[in-house]
Amino acid sequence: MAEKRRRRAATVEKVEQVLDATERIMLDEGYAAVSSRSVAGKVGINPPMVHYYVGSIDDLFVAVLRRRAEGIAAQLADALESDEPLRSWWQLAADPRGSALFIEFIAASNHRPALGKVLGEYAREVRKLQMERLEELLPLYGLDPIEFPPALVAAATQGLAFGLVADELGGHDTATAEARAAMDRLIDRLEARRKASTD
Amino acid sequence: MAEKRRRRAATVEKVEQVLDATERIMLDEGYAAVSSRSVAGKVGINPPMVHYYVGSIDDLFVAVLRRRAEGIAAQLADALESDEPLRSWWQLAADPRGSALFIEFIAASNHRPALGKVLGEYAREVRKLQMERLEELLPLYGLDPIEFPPALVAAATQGLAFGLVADELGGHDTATAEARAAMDRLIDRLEARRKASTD
DNA sequence: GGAGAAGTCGAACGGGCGTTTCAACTTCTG
DNA sequence: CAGAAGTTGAAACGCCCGTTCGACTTCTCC
Repeated sequence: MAEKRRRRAATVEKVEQVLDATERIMLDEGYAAVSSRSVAGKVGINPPMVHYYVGSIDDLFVAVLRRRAEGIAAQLADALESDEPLRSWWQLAADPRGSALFIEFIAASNHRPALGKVLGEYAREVRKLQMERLEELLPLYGLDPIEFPPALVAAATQGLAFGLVADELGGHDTATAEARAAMDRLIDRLEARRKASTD
Repeated sequence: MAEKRRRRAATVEKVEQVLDATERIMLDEGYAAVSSRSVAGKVGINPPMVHYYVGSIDDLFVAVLRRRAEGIAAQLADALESDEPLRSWWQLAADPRGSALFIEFIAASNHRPALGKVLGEYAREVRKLQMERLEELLPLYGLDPIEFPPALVAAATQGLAFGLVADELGGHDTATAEARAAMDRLIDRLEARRKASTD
């Protein structure tokens, strides 16, 4: 086995630029617009350099996903340990900036098995994190864990957030503002109940 | 203006075959695998014929969407008028066969504006249908329309269903069976409550 | 049965794609 | 300061794409 040759600092920086450009393209034009040429054009390099930096296009998507997923998982863990876990979690989930990229990843993973595998690992990790914490949390909110088990609450919350963001990004007018307002009020009530019960 | 000459019966049938093949490809390989050549290959015709039959590829996606959307909207209307509206609706929403295609459409619409427009019209129509019916229905289930307004219930139910189907199709193991079971039990309770209240 | 529309075919257009190759160049290291 | 390792540029590979075109066959209707 040949020992690894270390990259120069400038190269490491360029890799970050390539990942940034890829995210940007995914958000602006959809994941299908990502190609070695489009990414290279945005960064100001030649197409083959993209492959030199990150490998195949599959590897590129995986690298972007991993970088983002780590950040979001950390944010989620923080949110679930905050003063108002439900509210913090919801704010994170319902934020278009975070969710928009993942909608693209979900779509892209349908015909990029390598990406799907990584996305699956991440989805399982996030769901596990949510469920474990909800196990302790739900009783504090006055929710019966038999009637509303963590698996259901987690899936419904995330599904609702994704649905709202997807409709809003698509410009579909499906009363998302109304739903968001009602969800905010529901969270108000639940957080108040929790506060009362822990006093 | 020359009056339109009507298409031959065989052609009408071929158009249906083209739409069928497109659906099949979307489900099996993802929407990105749809091309005049792939569709033509599946049907056993030449690529230009696809354009002769349905026009551009955008038109092809729109035609497939419209055909399916009409069917699903009708099924939804039926479900919401059935004996157990909530259960029927949930069964329809949570059925992978129906939802899988729409996940592809949502993804494809991100970079096909023409498709996005039609999808938006359809999403609005479906949401409106759900909300109008829920307005009458929710009180019967013992749900306060102030606490749980139709917009929230509709978005959450649909979001949950899409999330579950997406995870299952992707093969991600995110406790979807647990969530489905809990949802079924919740619907059992709600339908029982409704039955009791209407007696 | 013949005019003309509907349908079919094969070839071709310009273009974008992922990726490889290879030679030239820079930068670091001993 | 030489040579190794890292980096860059240009060109090219084969492939698939949407779509158009013109010539052909088949059908329909008067």
